[in-house]
Amino acid sequence: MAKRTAREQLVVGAADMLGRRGLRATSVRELAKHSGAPLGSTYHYFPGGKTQVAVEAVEFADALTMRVLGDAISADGPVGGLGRFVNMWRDVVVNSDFRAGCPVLAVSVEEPDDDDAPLQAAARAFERWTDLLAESLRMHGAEDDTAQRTAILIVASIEGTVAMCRAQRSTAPLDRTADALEHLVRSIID
Amino acid sequence: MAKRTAREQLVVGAADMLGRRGLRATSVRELAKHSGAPLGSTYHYFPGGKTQVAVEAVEFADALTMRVLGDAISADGPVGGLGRFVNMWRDVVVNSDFRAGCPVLAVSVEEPDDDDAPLQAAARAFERWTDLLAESLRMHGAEDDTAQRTAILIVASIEGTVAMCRAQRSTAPLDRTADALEHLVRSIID
DNA sequence: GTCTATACGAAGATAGAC
DNA sequence: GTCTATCTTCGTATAGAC
Repeated sequence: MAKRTAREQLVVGAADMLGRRGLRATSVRELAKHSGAPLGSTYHYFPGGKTQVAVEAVEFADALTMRVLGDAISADGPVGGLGRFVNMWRDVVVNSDFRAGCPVLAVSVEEPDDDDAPLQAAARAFERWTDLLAESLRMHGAEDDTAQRTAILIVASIEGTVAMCRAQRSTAPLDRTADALEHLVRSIID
Repeated sequence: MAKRTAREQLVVGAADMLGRRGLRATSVRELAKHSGAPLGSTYHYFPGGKTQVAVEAVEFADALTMRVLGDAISADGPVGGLGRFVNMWRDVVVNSDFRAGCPVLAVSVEEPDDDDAPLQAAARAFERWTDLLAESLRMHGAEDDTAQRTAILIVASIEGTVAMCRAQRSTAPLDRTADALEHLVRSIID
């Protein structure tokens, strides 16, 4: 991995903090400290302030998910790929002592104040993920309507399940959802 | 409906604001204003401060959901009942211009500061909802393991889908999830 | 370009007047 | 019991020294 610039470090740190705390609870002060940068540097790199940081953090999480999920599905198909993807989330949740979460979901459950750019970035992420999944399901023989509604169900249920695991401090919900999705996907592809 | 006391009004208002903004973004000041009560009254009724209000708001949402979902399932069975429950959520989301959400999910995606009582209340709510659904599925012929994992999938996917609808300002995700869940539930019961 | 110091408002919470 | 005024801390953001 190439040397990470201070600017990139801020975006990565913001994505982590958004997933843990949510948008409103993530302060620029703490983000700067967390990333080892002075407060002023943040506004130097991101003239748009907190909103700009949030948008780029969501886009970073989007790109990362597209890559990880896309690679897993390409390598192992929808069933195995989804299993690998859920396993990654289980590790994230456990390794953070049930505190880490998805920054895209975090942004989606908060009313925007004045600027809804972060929310729009979240909407684009959800659309890209569902399109990726639906395409894969179609390529493995699922009918178009079935592929679309199943793709939405997969994205929504993984997001919801991660939140349930955090509240219950247990990976049991994620284990069950993984089983349920495996059965479901097997039933709609060749 | 009986006359609602100022205290009850504060709890109901808190549940609404939590679903829209999240826990950290909901200020006691605005809650008091929103409920027509002075700031001091809030601390009179809730000596535990914001945390106590949040716990009671989550418990209120829990009880309301248990009643609405329980009644729907009792009357129409798992398939029809779930359809009615999802329709209720669609109305809530549309009538709030895609701003209202679930207070239980909102609490679950935020790292607790010092007191995790609201998060624990959210965990109890999720457990009660999944138990309610699993029991209904079993009573309609689903095998135990299948009922449990499907119940989790239902709760998680509805929570996640409501968030997706808010981000995308569209009810399409909820429509698709409703279809997917209907197909799925039909396939596992008699 | 980097960072310190600070302005200004709003947060949670409380004291104490009525 | 109800509410106003206020304390302290923390938020976003910026000015300006180096």
